[in-house]
Amino acid sequence: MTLDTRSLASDLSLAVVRLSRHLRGRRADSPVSLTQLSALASLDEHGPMTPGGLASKERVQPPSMTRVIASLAEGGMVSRTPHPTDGRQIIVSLTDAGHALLADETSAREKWMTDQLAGLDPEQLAVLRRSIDIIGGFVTNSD
Amino acid sequence: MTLDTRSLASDLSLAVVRLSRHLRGRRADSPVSLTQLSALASLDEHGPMTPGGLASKERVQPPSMTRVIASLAEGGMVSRTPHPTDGRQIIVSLTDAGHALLADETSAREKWMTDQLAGLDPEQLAVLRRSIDIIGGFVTNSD
DNA sequence: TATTGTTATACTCTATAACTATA
DNA sequence: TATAGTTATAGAGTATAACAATA
Repeated sequence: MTLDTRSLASDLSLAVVRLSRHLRGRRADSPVSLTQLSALASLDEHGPMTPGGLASKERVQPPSMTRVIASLAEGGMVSRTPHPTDGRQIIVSLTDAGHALLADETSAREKWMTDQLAGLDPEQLAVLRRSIDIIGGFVTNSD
Repeated sequence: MTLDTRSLASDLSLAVVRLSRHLRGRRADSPVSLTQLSALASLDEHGPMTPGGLASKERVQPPSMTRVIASLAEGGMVSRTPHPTDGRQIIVSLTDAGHALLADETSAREKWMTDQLAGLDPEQLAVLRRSIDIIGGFVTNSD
């Protein structure tokens, strides 16, 4: 581990916490929070799954995910159905409304973010794209 | 604005919120939270400043920064001194303990993060380094 | 007994609104 | 009046501990 890598770890942490603060704060007019949107995106990407599975994908504890699912279900974005063979488990699925919302958010809602990105050149965009893939690797490494 | 850029904005948002969740959760054994650490890092980078200035740098509202500063002052990490000419303002500075803590955190605390980075090749590290600079540009653009 | 999900509870982070002191 | 900071209060997000139902 070089000095450069340690500095990178620290700088990346700070950049991420500051950017996430922005992103959360700028969603006051959205029907779903960033936490909810992230859960919807996981369901869209991986398909229906149990609350425990979703908690694992999103890297939160099960009680936290229970809350997120409850709020999404109340808004009609997800449905909860019994597991076919295991009575302890339930299956969480995106509803049509959930799919529609996700499409809306993905295509039109990230205004501040897209405004920022609009100021970048193609090479900078490529760097960000690659960094997302790398960061995504962190989160799934410990699966 | 191309489709690719919109997708990038969405993906970057989700990657950031998930990574920040990890980073916050993994600091339970640290003497300072990520929010506190970020404020200390700003003071270290930019030098002593007023609570309002720090709130602006960290992109939070003044009352939020009041709280962060109060907790850091209680822990002896920062000091508050009167502004020399304007009685309404105060100057927040890093103490020796604050500097020492920041050095500690930077050099040794980001274990999970550095572990993740250790698995990357130099080219991937360079991509992350550049992405931090780009993201840092977002946050200061609106100064 | 072990596992899955939920409920109860508490803490951190952040915000808006109202207040105080100074310019 | 306007500005800087704080206090009061509230809401979102997350966690741990305890519980209920099922395997």
